[in-house]
Amino acid sequence: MSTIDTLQKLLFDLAGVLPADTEPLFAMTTPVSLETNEAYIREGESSRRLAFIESGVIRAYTIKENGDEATLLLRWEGQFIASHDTIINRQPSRFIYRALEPVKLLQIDYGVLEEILKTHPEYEPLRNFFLMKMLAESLKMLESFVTQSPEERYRELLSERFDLVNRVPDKYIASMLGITPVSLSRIRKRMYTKSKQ
Amino acid sequence: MSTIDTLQKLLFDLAGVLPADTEPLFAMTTPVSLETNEAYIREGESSRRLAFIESGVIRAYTIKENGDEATLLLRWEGQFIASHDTIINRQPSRFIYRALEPVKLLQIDYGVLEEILKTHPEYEPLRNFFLMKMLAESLKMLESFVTQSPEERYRELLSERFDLVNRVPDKYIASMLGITPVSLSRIRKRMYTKSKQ
DNA sequence: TTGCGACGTTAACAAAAGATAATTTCAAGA
DNA sequence: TCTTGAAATTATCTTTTGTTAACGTCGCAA
Repeated sequence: MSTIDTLQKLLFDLAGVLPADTEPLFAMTTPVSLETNEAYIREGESSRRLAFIESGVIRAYTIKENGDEATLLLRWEGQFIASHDTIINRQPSRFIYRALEPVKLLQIDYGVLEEILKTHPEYEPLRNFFLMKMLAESLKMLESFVTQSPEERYRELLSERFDLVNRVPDKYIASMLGITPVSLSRIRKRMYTKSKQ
Repeated sequence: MSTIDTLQKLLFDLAGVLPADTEPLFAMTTPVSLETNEAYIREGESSRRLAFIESGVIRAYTIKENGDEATLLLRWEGQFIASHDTIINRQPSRFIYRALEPVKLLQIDYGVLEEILKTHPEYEPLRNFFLMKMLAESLKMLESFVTQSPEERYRELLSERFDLVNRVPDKYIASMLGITPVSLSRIRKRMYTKSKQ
């Protein structure tokens, strides 16, 4: 099933919009391809991009004061990704979005989407769905930070997203868990030696 | 300015809806008062509540497997609060929302709001605003967990929300920062002795 | 006034994480 | 095939946090 098919089905399920009636929306979308390690959104960039990932993994990260990188989140095929600083806070992005693998996505400018929604309110549930999804995921991660130790967070990530952990370098996983790569390596060792007993 | 005035102004600023045209919305809202320590939403509850806090502070927390509490977030006057498990995930709430002070809020059932939005799409920007706000805040907290140490998170909280820190018992602040009350006490001591040098 | 209980602080020790550097592993490119 | 460089592991040491328990403080109620 193509990306547009997927999104048309989503729009039908959410709002009963027939695929034939989605032309005004998809006419304004652009397919984008990214190579491995290519930046999708750069620091300081002001474009407001919302995209649906068809394939590949994107990492959103920021540069800390000391120069280190901190990974905020990872997004992969079947998910939406958005330059949240520009869309929500209307400020130049402090985050960099970069492809970890070859990525294909379907993109729309958020400002254009807002214009379309003014004349086509029937698409509104789609925006709502996207915001709810992002919020649910953010809250879930936040919950894991206040309820779990780094080791518990890693174990949960392994059990829920084993495929993802195997596709993404450990150092990015570590930083998303809020720890250093050295610590993650020690956690892995602890887990391995414990399970062997 | 009353709560309804505040929200009417918000709706006008967001969507150009005149205060006189907000009757269908506010007819479905209910003012609620909570005493100190009273639960607003209990664990396992399924009601889908969205509310605007007129005064007071509410704490959202969950009970960990070991029985300890973990505070996810604090909300105070001028903010929206929502039973996110029931609204977003459509599952009984794993979280408890409890007043830390006497609280006054204006409440609406989320299902009722959805019905109103079907016939009054002009209110839609309000839902959108609320979701954006919550998402912005969640992402900001998430960012602090991946970029900052507990001490840095506490310093930032002090500088941005000094009033809040002084209204809320330290143990809840600690748990929101992802650390124990003992650790927060040590951080405070470190900060104090450092600044005296 | 006294006593109780919750809260914050302190102490002592164990466990985990950070910082730094050396070493190993491994895949991509010359 | 060989080389190079990034990633992961390991080691060492320091710092921070967790755990548990004791202690002091303060407000509230008996």
